[in-house]
Amino acid sequence: MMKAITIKDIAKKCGVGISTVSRAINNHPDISEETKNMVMEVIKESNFIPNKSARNLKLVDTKTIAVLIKGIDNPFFQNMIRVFEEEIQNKKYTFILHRVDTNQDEVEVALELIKEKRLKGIVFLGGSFSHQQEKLQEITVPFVLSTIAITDNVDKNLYSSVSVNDINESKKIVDLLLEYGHTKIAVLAADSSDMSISQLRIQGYRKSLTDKEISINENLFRYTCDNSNAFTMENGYKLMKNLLDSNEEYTAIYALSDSMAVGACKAILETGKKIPQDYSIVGFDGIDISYYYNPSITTIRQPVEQMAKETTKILFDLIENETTNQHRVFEGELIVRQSISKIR
Amino acid sequence: MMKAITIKDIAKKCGVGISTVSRAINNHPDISEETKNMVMEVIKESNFIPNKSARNLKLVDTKTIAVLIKGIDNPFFQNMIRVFEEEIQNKKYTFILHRVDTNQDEVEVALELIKEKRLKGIVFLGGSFSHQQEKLQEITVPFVLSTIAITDNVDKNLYSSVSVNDINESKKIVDLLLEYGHTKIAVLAADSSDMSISQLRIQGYRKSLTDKEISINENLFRYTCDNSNAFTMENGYKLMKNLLDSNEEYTAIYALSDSMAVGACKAILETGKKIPQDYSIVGFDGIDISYYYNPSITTIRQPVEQMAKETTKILFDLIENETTNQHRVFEGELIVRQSISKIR
DNA sequence: TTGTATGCGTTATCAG
DNA sequence: CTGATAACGCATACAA
Repeated sequence: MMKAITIKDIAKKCGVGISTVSRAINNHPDISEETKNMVMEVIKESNFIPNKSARNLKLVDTKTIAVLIKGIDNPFFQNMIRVFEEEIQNKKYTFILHRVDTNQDEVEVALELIKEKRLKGIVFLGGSFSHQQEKLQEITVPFVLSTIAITDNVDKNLYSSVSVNDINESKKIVDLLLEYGHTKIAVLAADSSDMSISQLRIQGYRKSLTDKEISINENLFRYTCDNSNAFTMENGYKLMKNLLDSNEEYTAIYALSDSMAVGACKAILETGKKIPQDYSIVGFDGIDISYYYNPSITTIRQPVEQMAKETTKILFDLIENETTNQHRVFEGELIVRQSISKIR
Repeated sequence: MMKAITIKDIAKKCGVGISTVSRAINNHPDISEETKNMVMEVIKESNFIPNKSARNLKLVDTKTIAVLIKGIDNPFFQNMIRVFEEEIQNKKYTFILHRVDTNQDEVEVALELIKEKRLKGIVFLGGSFSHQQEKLQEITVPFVLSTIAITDNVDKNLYSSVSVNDINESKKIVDLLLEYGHTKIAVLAADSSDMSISQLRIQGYRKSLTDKEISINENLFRYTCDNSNAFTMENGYKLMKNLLDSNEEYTAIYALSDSMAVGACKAILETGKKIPQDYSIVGFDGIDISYYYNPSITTIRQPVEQMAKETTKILFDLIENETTNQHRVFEGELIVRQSISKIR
């Protein structure tokens, strides 16, 4: 492979100094239009592309922000990503979307990225967040946890966050099922031991029933074994199959995500049963498919666009105005749709 | 912000040379277990993280491969991404997923990334691909176009590709509708002028009807204005609404993607009409939701997992064995499901 | 306005 | 086995 072309080569070709080329590229003020155009012309001809590693190494002040996303295939994040990109580009910052693997430590990844890209700020998106406070303190730039369940007892002054109150919202939708007369409500959940959003939503479920003094049947819980794809349609389908094969009695199903709800619907419909006549079913998140599915699915909609906007707002406040860390909790919206009916 | 810790600081702390530290990090053979452990210990204590920019700048031989994906929110790519990651990590290469914006030039991005990360190979995923041959030749590392419509007349020896024959597969599914007795088939498409997959699938449609000497009603085509989200549920919904509001006659709808088909179903169901009794509908791609939707949607399934595997296989052949460029065309699988019925 | 020289944090080459 | 030292490609303070 032929050696790559550098800024030096361009300088030689132009018969100018190396710094003049650099100035042309970064349209620095201290350069005449004339030489600048000349240099740029040569650059174009030569198909020269500056090496970003070299640049990042040298630079102190790069205006770039990274969004670290755990579970990039989760449709819940799709609309958020779009907003992040818009907002960050509006602020003339460079936007980096970085996928982090399920079994990867997001803080570790963040630390690397900060050094490599000289990040100005970070958004952590998705996943549960159980890290040593000590580790968190190593992050030297502002960061916001967006739609993340923080289960550890870390000092709230060390990070910012944007989320819904999963317990309360969960309670809302279970309350609705109770209003509709359902008392035997099965739950399709993620890993039982998982310190995650799944746990919080289950807590909401328990609270709802307990408040109404309805006894909880632990046999109505279906937990996921392989936790990596817990919130998928496929998993919802499997868990529902399992439930259908049991002899438990229930009139409603609470899937802890809309995707799971869709899978569950499929499993039910396959048996010839009807929704909501035979079973009522609800989801959580309010992703697009909950509206488009047939029947449309009753759910708690998280205001993802607003949440994404608020996330960036807090982040830029932190970066530009050096404000203190903030924690913003959004209200979910209970959307009643076709997938539920009252018990007669 | 306190100055970041470097390899130099570690060396000082350990009382060893700077290169010894480097050797410890990259577990180079030329270092004693003893000193290595000592150094690593200090590194851990100090929370030192090597700067990747510096490393990439220096390195000549980085075993890393990037997947450049256009339209990361397209569910069609979800399963492919998983396979790419697995296959690339199996080969002990580093996997980079890089999202490229709709209005970004993927080749430009690739060129930058090659320099920055010293890439060994590239996978281009999604989008249409209309680039100057000259530009393509600037890419100095092997690359494979995966599920991309190549519309330009570039020399096939310059790139590798993995895809289905969109024209033929499209014809297959339209043929099926014809077999079922449908002749008035509406089409929900992307941009009319777009040199993309949408065009190819439309060609298949035309061919199918023309072969059977059925006249084509141009009024049954619905094209997308905003091309950025052409293949989404939302767009399918809009286009179908528009179609329903027209006075055209049709008994079947061909949505050029499964997501669009879902949106179209919703629009139809909202009017109180039934699928497939009132309208038959088919999609394309074979993504998960086509199975889970109610009714399940007849579609052409692209063997995405195999295609992703073949993509990496070709890429590694190119990298490791320096084989010549290959072009692999997969067969789609026609899956007949609930969304269609025969005209009586 | 322009060019020269230095250093960003690493790895690799070469002596020791 | 270990330690200086020279690159890697670029941006910038400083000199011209």
